[in-house]
Amino acid sequence: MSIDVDLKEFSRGFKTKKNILAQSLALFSSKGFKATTVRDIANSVGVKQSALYNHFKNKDEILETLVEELMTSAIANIFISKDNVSDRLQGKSLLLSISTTFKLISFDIKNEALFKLLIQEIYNNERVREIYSEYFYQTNVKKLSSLLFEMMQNDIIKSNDPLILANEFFAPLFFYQMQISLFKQDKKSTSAMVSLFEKHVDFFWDNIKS
Amino acid sequence: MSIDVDLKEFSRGFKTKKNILAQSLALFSSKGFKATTVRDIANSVGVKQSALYNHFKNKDEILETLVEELMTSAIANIFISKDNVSDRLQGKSLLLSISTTFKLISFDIKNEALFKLLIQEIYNNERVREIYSEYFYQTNVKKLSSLLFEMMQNDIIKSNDPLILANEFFAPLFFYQMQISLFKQDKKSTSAMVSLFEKHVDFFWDNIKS
DNA sequence: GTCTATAAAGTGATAGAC
DNA sequence: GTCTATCACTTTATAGAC
Repeated sequence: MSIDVDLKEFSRGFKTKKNILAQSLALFSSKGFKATTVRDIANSVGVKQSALYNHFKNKDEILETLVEELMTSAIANIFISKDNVSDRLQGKSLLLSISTTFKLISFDIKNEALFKLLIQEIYNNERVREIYSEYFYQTNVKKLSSLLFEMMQNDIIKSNDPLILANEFFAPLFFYQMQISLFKQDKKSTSAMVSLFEKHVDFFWDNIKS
Repeated sequence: MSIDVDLKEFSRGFKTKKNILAQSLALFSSKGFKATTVRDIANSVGVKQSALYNHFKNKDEILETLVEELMTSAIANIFISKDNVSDRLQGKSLLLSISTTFKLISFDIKNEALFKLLIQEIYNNERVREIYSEYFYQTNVKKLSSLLFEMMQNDIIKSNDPLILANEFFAPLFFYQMQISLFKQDKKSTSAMVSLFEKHVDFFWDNIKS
């Protein structure tokens, strides 16, 4: 009997912690971290603000926890598709698969919120900048340039500086994703913007193919 | 005599107002609007916080004034070069001139601060989003696509959807500019990033030229 | 226009009962 | 773990003397 109650309490507490993180992410990504009060979070969760301090040391620790999630989110893992199909893809198909993974980020609520949090806090929060730079920009550009280099070796694409090509492929994907999140915020149609993901691959591929 | 004093007072007051805007921009762009207190601003200006209220109704009005400056800044006017040389430029030279204007934004302190303010407030401030969307993104992409369309008519470049080309030209410029501002923040070398502005034009031109 | 003083509200965080 | 109550501090903004 007492075990049963303990499990219930444990389960409830666990749920609250997860809920705090979910509501905080929603609030931070739409209002910004500084503009969100611990009372805002508590109200969204449905508890009193003091209850938050049973799960996190302070407001900053909530942000820190969310920021670390950036690393494991789709934003930082555009090369890891669910079924690892991309390993077998070649040339243009591979680029298209990357572009699509990127595009889908905007249509997953959590990933989109993490992206908006990233943009809003990138100038204020050193850790956000670190994760963006290391795990998002550099890792992906390096991975991309080695893939492009391979394609050059196999004469699939023309010889060129792979790092420049990687940047040229990456930059529009990032920009279009930001555009989509902005369009969504103002409830504008995103279809034209979404189609640019595929058109970018077409345009890019035409320029690099042998 | 009394006129002399009045002019002095007027001049001093005018300088204070300009100074408030300058210091606010510096603080907002580095700490964010919400994280900057009116005391922070007053301390930077060298007056007491209550003095600010002789020049602006409240803290929001300071931000609003700065936000309106976005419209007249280089960020929203990349097609208007000082000597209007760009009107006479054709083809690749024209694109290179736009790319260079873009690049120079990052190296002007005020324009860079306005750019950082834009990024940080774009999700929170509707007016910022409006100015970005209308005066920065749309205006420039439309202008670009009509220039590209002209080049197609004159058989300087291959036939293609000019709006897609405009987006493909614009997106990396924006992304590289953001990268440079981030690199600068962490005092990293920006030379590799800066060179991408020219390399982008090369890569882009190779893909569209007849 | 700037200053000192102060009001009025908001904010993060803690103590202790249940 | 959550609640009520409360503290200590910060923040925006105003009033009135100079």
